[in-house]
Parts: sequence; C-alpha cells; structure tokens
Amino acid sequence: MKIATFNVNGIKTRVHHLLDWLAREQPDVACLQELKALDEAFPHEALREAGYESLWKGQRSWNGVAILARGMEPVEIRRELPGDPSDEQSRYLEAAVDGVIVACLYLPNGNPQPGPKFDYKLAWFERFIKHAAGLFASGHPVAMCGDYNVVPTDFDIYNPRSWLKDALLQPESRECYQRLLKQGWVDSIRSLHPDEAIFTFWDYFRKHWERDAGLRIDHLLLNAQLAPCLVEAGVDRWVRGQEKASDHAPAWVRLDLSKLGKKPAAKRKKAA
DNA sequence: ATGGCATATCCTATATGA
Repeated sequence: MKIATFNVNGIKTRVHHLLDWLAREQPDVACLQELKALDEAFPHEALREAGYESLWKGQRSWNGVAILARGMEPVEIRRELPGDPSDEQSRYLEAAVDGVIVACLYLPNGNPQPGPKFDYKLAWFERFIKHAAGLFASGHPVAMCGDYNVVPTDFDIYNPRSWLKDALLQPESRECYQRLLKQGWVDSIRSLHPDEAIFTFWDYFRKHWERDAGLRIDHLLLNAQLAPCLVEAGVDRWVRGQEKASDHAPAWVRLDLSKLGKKPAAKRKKAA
C-alpha cells in the first residue's frame, strides 16, 4: 500500500496537477490539504473517474482536507480533531482504508509569532498530541499524514538563518513534534533517510525551487503496528517542478501490509 | 524590518500562507 500526503494549495486551480500526479504515481491513499474551497467545489466526480473515492471537508478560502482511496471508499472515522468544539477550521479527517487508520491533518501555520495565531497552533498541537496517544495505543495500524507546519530540526531546511523567527522553527513547535515522536511514532522519511536532506516545500519567493532551498514540513508518521511494514519513503519532486505548481510536493510511504500482525523475529541471545 | 509570490474573496484591495 502506498500512502501519500499533498498540500495542493487550492484544489480548484490544482485539480489537473492532482489528476496527473495520481495517474503517474498511483497512490492507494492520498491525504490532501489546503483545498481552499467549499464542499460543493470539491471535484469528487473527476476523482471518481480517475479511480478514487473521496472523503472531504472544505472551508471557504482557507484550509480544507480530503482523503482519497483508490478503488474503494475511505470509511469515515471522524471529521474534526477532538478537544475544542468551538474550533471551526477544517484541518482534520480520519478514515479507515483497507484496515489501516489514516489521519489527514493540516496543522496551523502559526505565523506571525508571537501572537494569537501561534497560540492557536500550539493549542491545536496539544489537542493533536492527546488524540495521537489514543491512536497509537488503539491496536490498529495507523498512519498520520499531512502538513505539520514544523521543520523538525535544522537539518530539515536549506538554511535556518532567515527563518529563525518563523513559527515553523520555533522551539515550542519543535518540542511538540518531538513529544509526538516520543509516543513511539516513526517519522517515515527521516527513519529511512537519516543522512539525506529531504524537502517537501519550497516557497514561491526568491527562486527557492530553482535553488532547491526547501523545508521538510510534510510528514507521514506510523505507529508501532504499521512501522514494521515500512519499505520505502520519498517525495515526488517532479510535481513541484511543473508550471503553476503548488508550493508543496507530495510525500509518500510504501508499506508491505503482509507484515501486519507478525511479531518481529525474536532477538537471538548472545552466547554467554 | 521588509519583501519576494501565489491563493482566495466582500475582487483592482486585503487576508493568508510558510
């Protein structure tokens, strides 16, 4: 099973990029963020013709998330992150696809910081950490995929110098991400590529794409049930190089689900 | 500190993104 996450930066202007990408890379599950469109504008018919069933949660102008599944219906589990009924922003979807729980998230950006937007980011992150603990311990295989809006370490950015005051690099943001990982989640891309600078976002300014001046902010986290299935992870950089591309490229994992439920081979005891 | 670009909508101006 291949699971991907892609911040499309506007589904209406990016639907052809999305369809081209789906046709070429054929993910079994795709988590989308930044639809920037109301529910009725979501192109579910075009996606169905391309072989994907969709679950989506739109919002006027901003945010908006979706989960696509190839050849099957994603079974909705929840449409909002628990913990704050007054939160109206469309940033979370959770579904079951072929026995795997897939969470699609769009964590708040948090700029400018300090300020109310950064406070909202951290509050959202705390709610997410709490919910993730339950998912981790659920006993089901779980993948939490999306735009986390966190650059985990200085190794995950071309150069932190001009971003030091940005919400994506703040110690508070990074501490939340580390606390999440401490629950046991595996950061798929980093675990398979520990020594490689890998980016998923290049802003539209200053020829950042042309200079490969990127950030790694889109992440796919696997719990203890699913992590043993991880065989490959990467970024579809070619998508970012297209005309009028989103500022993000899709990131993905390939999972061998035949390894589900099998305990890892017992460690051989060292001869005394 | 600002801006560079791109998206959206109450669209030629403004809010948001990261």
